[in-house]
Amino acid sequence: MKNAELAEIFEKIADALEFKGELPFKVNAYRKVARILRDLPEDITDIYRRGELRSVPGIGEGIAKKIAEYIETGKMRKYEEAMQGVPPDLLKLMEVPGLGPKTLKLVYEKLGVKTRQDLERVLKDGSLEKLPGMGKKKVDNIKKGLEFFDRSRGRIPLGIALPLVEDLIEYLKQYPVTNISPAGSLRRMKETVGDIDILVTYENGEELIDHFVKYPRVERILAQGSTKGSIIVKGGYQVDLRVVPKESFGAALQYFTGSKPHNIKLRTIARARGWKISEYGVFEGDKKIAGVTEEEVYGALNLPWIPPEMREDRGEVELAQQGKLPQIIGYDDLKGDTHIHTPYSDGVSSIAELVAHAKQLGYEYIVLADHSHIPRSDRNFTLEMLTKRRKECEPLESQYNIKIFQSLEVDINRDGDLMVDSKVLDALDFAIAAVHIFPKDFDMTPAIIKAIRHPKIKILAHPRGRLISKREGYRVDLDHVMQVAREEGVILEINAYYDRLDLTDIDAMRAKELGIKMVIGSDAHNVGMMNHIRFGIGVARRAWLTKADVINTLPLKEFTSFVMG
DNA sequence: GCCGTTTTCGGCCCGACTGTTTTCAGTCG
Repeated sequence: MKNAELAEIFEKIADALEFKGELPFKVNAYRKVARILRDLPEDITDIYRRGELRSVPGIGEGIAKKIAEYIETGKMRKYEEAMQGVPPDLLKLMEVPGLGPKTLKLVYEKLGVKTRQDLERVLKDGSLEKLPGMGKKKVDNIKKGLEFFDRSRGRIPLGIALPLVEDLIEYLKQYPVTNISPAGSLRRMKETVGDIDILVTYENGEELIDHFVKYPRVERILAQGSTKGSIIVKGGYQVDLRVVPKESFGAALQYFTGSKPHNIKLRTIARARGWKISEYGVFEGDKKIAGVTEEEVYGALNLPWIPPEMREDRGEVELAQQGKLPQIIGYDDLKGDTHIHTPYSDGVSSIAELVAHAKQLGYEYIVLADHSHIPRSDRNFTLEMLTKRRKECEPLESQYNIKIFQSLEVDINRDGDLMVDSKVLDALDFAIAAVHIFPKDFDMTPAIIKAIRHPKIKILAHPRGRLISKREGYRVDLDHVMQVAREEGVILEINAYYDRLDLTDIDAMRAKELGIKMVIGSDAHNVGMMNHIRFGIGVARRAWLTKADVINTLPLKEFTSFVMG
């Protein structure tokens, strides 16, 4: 899979060309193709072999040739050419807020700045300030940008950002606000978000923003006006509140939700009709023709409302134009949770608590998926434990009228062996396989394939093994795994724990394309974590999955025959 | 470099803010 590799190369070409002052439209074309490659669910090499590169929108004659060259030779002349005369360390500095390509070029040409250290020197000794077009404030701004760049490189995990926003919205609702909603990548349920945007309508903006900056978890106030407030809350996360008029709330919400490429696509459509879209509305000349609601904005372009999770310009606008937008899975569509830990391994909530909460969530069934080897111990899950766990479940099943499946999350070792006693395995309703321990730089593909060929394995949990904040996954050829999963009828999990979210949205899109079924499991280790399931549903919605793609939307009877049939 | 109810050339998303300017460039979201 060369998609990410190629995306990286085109991104760097774009940076280098921008630095050199190449035509912005050309730079943009490279950036666009980089994004398209990152989002592409199919292996670009396969598309190339079929001779269909040109059918991918955004790939034209020139870029198709460059991709072909890279696939065939492992090199790209254009890349090497673009990087000529560009100090590589300098390109990294393009991410510093306040420092763009023009300024970088200026300091490079006039002051010979090639590295971060050089930059700090010219900021300090006043030589940058003396250049034409520069001044004290600009220099200060870049200094601050550099600090920010060092300090907060990290993005906020969705699982932190969403509860924070919900708490803030509750807090703001102490005033009689209307139309309050999160926006930005948070509303699109991206796995991490940069900063947090909230939009609201309220007649007295000043009053509400004054209340906003007094939020108990505020660490620092960045800005406080009558239409916008900006705070840093504990943990270092930035939250912006925008007070927008009722008559343009829809346009503002659409605008601030993005994504940027999605919005550009909409504006291009509007432009073709001689109209214009901004955060204030859809305009025909000076006449506003839409803006109160998002439905109105999309409707003005003859489009149905598009769910925020789909707004990434991955073809959703075109589908909407054809009236073929899929009916994606909803947040209330799951009938059960397929991945729950109990005190029999490393869970902390009792089975009774878990079941009671499952019932509250409206589930018809849950799957107990304790570890086959109890983490941080030398104990294995034994037949006696399984018998005891099952006995504990029986009265709860009838009391709550819920089915509890007896399963385990069985470890796959590096040789592809299932790390569980075969008598235990035989006694399970069905088994879930997963990798938890893996040697560094070791290709786990053969091991995983061997494991999922075992007839008792119905689900492969968190197939990449990544932890968003801590580590990359193990080395694996997921495409190969997916082919075998399809052959064997093995279900792939979308693990909803916010530091995993594994499969990713792109992976899930790919799996769907191959006709592979998926489940969404919370991986809960306590009752509260069962609510993480919505992050997994967010991934599924970003992957355009429908109920038919996700097995635990099925009622108990159909689910049972799927996993035990 | 891409692309076409502006179709093979001539366009390419929009508005705000900031700081440096004397009419605007650079950066950001």
